Amino acid sequence: MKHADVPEETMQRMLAYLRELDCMLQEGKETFSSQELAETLHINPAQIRKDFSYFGEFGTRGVGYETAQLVHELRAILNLDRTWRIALIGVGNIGSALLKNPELERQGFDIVLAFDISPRVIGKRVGKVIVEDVARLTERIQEEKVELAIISTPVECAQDVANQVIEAGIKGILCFAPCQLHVSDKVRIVPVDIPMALGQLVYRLEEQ
Amino acid sequence: MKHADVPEETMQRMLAYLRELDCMLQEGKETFSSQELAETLHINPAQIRKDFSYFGEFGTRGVGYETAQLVHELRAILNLDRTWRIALIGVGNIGSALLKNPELERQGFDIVLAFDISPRVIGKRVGKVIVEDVARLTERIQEEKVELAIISTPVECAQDVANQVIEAGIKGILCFAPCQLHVSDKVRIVPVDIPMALGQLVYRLEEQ
DNA sequence: TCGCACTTGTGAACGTGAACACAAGCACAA
DNA sequence: TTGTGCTTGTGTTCACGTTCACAAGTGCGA
Repeated sequence: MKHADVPEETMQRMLAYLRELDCMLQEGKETFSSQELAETLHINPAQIRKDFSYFGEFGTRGVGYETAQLVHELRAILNLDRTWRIALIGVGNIGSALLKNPELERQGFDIVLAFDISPRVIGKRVGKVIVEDVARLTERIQEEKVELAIISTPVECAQDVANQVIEAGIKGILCFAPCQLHVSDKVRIVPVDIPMALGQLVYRLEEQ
Repeated sequence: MKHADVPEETMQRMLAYLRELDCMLQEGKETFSSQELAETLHINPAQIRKDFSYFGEFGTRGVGYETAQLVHELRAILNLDRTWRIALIGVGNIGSALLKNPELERQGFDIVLAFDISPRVIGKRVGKVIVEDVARLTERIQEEKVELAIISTPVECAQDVANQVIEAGIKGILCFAPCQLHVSDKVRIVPVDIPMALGQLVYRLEEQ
């Protein structure tokens, strides 16, 4: 089955499955049924089986699935069986937090470059990288064969930076700036908008 | 129209509309059509009109919508026409970043309490608050009439902290720990999972 | 070897959200 | 006053994801 025919919703759930199975594996749970996974994630077991079935037959009837095997399969399906090289632009509060977070590298997301516009941080070491001048962005991204970008600049610079990293050949952007980026549809953008997430939290609150 | 009958997808888009209209307003754009908004957000104009129509008739046929009025209406619909008091637990990298982010308060999200377990940060001032001992969590949340919690602890403590804040009467949690929280369905949880967001970024990447 | 309890994989039925298409309504000019 | 061009609001149609329900297959104990 081509990825293109798989619903976006399924792909999203695949990530959730992987996270949960990783967790099960650490707890030493070697096998699971769609029923069990469904209960912890609060979804329908048939949904899980259908999702898996887009990619193959991973289970054994009457028995269930082998946790370690599924983790391996899911990693491959989701392109998470490799390391991704990332450039981060905007070493402010959130930017620094990400640079100092060892969890990301453990999951295969390696931030190898960091850029800022302010002389106050350029040249400083944050986490394991030295912050560079954003003026050298294109050049350095190409030298270091970086594929993804994280934009953690203020809103005002986000579109500018996006244009630059796309120009440099980046194919995916994780954007923390709470604004709409306008880009070619060849480039994938995933927003992480914290004010909007808080908005989601409250819009049904005072109702029950 | 009761909120309960409105699709979740619509509510999500309402947040996106508000963000974009806020932006338009700052640029001095006093009026807009569903067509225009649809183009910047890459969605169908009929979708926008249908979404609005769940809550009333806000436009003028032949003319369009008044930006300032719509911003006001959307704020009311989304419960964003007030200030929300928030407690943050886990003053690590991400926690500090949030405490130092003035944008949140500007949007009506006021982090009035911060907690940590480590004596190294308890008593320190981060942003505008003094970090307190997580042992006093329940008591302080009730004293300060806090309604929302942000969990930015390591995964290992997240479930524990969730139980505590719910016990203290919190009705919504924004969770940065990349793990599944198990809670009563009276409590709303919105996850902000950065590894998962990066996962979303890459799962369709090397295909075209 | 047989029977039973269990679980997967999947075609078919279902439900719901998205898009279409058009009547209703407004502004402006002739 | 009438006509033209534009935009909203919405009933209807359409598309797609979810759930059901069951055949196929496994393991185990009698």
